[in-house]
Amino acid sequence: MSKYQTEQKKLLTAFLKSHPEKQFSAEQLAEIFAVEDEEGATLGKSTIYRLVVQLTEDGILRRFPKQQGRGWLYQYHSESDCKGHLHLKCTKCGALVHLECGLSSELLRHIEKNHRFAVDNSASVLYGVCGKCTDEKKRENRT
Amino acid sequence: MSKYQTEQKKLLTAFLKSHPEKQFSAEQLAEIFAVEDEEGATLGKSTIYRLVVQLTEDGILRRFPKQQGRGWLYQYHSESDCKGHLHLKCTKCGALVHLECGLSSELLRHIEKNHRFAVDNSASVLYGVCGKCTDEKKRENRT
DNA sequence: TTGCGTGCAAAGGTTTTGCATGGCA
DNA sequence: TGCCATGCAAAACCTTTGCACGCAA
Repeated sequence: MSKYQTEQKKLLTAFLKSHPEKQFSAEQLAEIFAVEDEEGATLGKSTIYRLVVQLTEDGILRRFPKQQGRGWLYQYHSESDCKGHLHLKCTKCGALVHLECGLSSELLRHIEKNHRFAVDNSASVLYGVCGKCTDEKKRENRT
Repeated sequence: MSKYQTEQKKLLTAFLKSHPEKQFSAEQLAEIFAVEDEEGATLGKSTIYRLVVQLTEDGILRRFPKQQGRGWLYQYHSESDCKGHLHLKCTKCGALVHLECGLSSELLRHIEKNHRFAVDNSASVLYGVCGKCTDEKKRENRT
């Protein structure tokens, strides 16, 4: 759990917050922060690794297993706004869709009551392909 | 893709098939098969690593990211019977629940049509705690 | 008979850790 | 001022790979 609000944590959080639609591996982040920013600041590799874990625990980041290969991808995603609905993640472009929809909440309640299973929706994602990527695929096929 | 049906593949598949409710890391499997079975057979570590990938691609195993730490857990799970429904996985005991239920299929169709998102249910799992484990938790608290 | 599969050992790359230093509260 | 956090380098860890041999088809 985080106790101090350090400059490094602010930098990393700000960066991820400014790319809410993108996901990064710890390695990628380490590369990005290995080079100086405008203020000449860098972040050490081990700091990155320690921060992503901490920020995930704090509910500021969300991590997804890489579809192939080892390790995780991290994405900015404030936990607080996401109670009670499911998420869809596009495996093509990484977009995260908040499924705020009556049927989705209804299903969660139904599963809880009728199937006696308490879904943890902060740990659950439905993977698939979003409409935009499907359209692009179709367009490609046409050429 | 698999071409030959080797003795090693049969052994590993049979083992996992006989424990359909359990999940194993490649490392655990390597340990298990490092010691001789009744017939005196063992499996090499690299063979295990190669086989779990192959069997997953063949739809015989399903892999889940470890909730903590690196790597994957593998579980026997024939893909063919699981079209059209979602799965629930208990993070306590590892049980995999097939959600064969009208509401679940309805939601999948609804997401496809109204949210323009094609869910790949062979890649998607809802995590949570099953009724059995919830009961056990309650029982523990009582003591 | 052909060439894929296996097993060993070694390499590989990512993530973690120890420790001294620096910085937040 | 007292801890916690950082950063470097080294260690640890798990997984992959090269290569020679064995085996399925």
